[in-house]
Amino acid sequence: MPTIKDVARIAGVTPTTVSRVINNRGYLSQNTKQKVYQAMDQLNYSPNAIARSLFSKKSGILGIILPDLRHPFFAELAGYIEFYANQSNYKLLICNSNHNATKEKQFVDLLKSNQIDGLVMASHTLDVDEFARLEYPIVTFDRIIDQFPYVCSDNHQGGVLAAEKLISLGCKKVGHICGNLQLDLLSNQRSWSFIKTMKEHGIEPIIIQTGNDVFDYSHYEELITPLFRDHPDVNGIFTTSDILAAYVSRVCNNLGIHIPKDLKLIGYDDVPLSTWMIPQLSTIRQPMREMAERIVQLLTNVQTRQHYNANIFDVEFIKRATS
Amino acid sequence: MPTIKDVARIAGVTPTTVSRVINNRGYLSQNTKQKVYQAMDQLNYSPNAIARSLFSKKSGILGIILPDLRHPFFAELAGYIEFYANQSNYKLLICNSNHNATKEKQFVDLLKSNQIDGLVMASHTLDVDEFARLEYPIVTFDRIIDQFPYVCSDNHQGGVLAAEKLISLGCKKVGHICGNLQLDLLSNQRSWSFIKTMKEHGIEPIIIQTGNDVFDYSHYEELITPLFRDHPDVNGIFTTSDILAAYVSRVCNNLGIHIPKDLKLIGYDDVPLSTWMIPQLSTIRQPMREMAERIVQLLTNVQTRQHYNANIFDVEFIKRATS
DNA sequence: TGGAAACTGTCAAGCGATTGACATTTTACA
DNA sequence: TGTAAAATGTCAATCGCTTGACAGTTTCCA
Repeated sequence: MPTIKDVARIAGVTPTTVSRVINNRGYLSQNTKQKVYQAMDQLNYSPNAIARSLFSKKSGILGIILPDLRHPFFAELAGYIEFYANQSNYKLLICNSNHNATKEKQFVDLLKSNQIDGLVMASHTLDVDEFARLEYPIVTFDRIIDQFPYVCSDNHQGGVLAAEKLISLGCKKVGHICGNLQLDLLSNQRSWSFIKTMKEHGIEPIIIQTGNDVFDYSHYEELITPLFRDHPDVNGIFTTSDILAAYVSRVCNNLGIHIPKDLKLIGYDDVPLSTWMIPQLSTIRQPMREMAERIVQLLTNVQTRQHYNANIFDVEFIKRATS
Repeated sequence: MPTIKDVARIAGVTPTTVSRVINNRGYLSQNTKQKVYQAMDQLNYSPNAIARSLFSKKSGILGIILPDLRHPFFAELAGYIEFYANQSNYKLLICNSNHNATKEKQFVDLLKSNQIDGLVMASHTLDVDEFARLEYPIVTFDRIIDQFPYVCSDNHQGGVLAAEKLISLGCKKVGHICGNLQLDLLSNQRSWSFIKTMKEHGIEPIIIQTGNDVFDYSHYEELITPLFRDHPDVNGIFTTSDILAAYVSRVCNNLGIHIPKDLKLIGYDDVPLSTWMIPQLSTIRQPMREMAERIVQLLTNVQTRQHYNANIFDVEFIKRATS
């Protein structure tokens, strides 16, 4: 790989001048610029970002630790974050923790070593104090850790919205399918608010938790089927993700339960899947694009970071065919 | 951030010694090691990977340029690549080109600047010669560029398999929905082989192309619906992706066409979506995990790179409910 | 007891770029 | 013609870490 010295030699100037051209500082004649550009072109030179980073102490890289890139929600989130990061000249390093605390810890160290300029923490198995000693900006997603700014959808509103919809649709016996309510995740507020609202209307929801392996879909079907065996009169279900809803839809199909005639179904997220399903899924939409934009702002812009600690985004009920 | 000097000072040794401890070279007494580890711990030190990269000329980063992380196929692929890269101590930098040649070019430059140790090229809008001058290992996905090793599924076999299945199911009038057949992509071989096999059986498939904006799903429905208007007797369809198949399934649902009774449907990829659909999709499975593993090997292992230029993976017909 | 082998540690150059301080030459214009 | 501004260049330090060369101290055994 050619270095700045090679360029300088070819262009007949000093490395300092080449650096000046690259960074456009100081006085430079058209002629000099021309020569330098030409030499860079001739050598197919591009400045070594590593060396620049060493000096500038900025890597221009943001990191994200998430549970699983293959989950549509996180793929979508990561996709948008990459988009906005890119707009601000940042690159995105993606780390799949697979919900594994050890890997998560390793990634935190790895990203620290790599001098990333900011971290999005969207996987939450680590103890809180692991983060206390990190030096770079951190934004957490769907969880509050220490004083770090966090981003989430208005989970409370989402739970209430889902409950009210099901009630207004006349559901008397409702089920709720969610992840692990023991975890200290903001997204669990969806469930709490849903349950609370239901209770206020005199309905005691039947709750099914997927447990810790939220991302292992293989057991979803066996988990959901008994709900309908034990409670054949269930006529409304709210799930905390669209994928869970897809499985409900499938189980109902197996059992001959017609949606929306026999059962109203509401998901959460509004990932593309919700429109690919048949019938198309009614869901609570998280404004992913806006959330991703804010996440990048929080990491790259000190003012934003200082002004917004709690970044709670309104959700919206999207009516499709399952309700 | 503490540096190696700080650690040396606290431990009462020289930076060289600390470096030796970190890299475990030369003779070191237990006592010295102990002191150094303790100092590192006390300072919460982790070596600056940027500085190490500058010296070693290795960044430990692989890059991938893909059209859209939000597409399940690429999310899955990237997820697996990240997994295997990680196993070999590499990180993964993800770049979404959004099918935009300018962005693609920018990413190529950007990744070059960042001294990545290898590139997976899975987005193909650039002219071939743009790649000629890149210094790091490159693997292309689903396209042949110059002499670079490439990875793909056996698209020919996939097309034949799909055709034979439909024929054996008794389909007489078949449709085929694909991307843009003008592009020089290996994945288009699926279509060519499908069409050829069909013709050999005296069937002239009706072909619908999504055009260049393959990733803009919004027009899929209007694209597919006319097929059934113009050819009500179509009773078999092969699509080049599972997502396309999901749209076919939806359109059929709209039009009251029953799958698999009235129409047999076969997709391609076998992404999780295919099991979330109702009815579950029969599809041609690409061995994504194995392909990702090979991709990482090709980039990180010279021997592999020298031995395997064409990396074509067998596909498999997965029978589910749509056939 | 002498000297090689086994340890332990220091020094300084270098990776590729940036930048402040300073010097010299050219250009422009009053 | 004189002088300030513009243009170009030199030099050396710096970012944090690695490593070959070298030096000093122990250990051990013939």
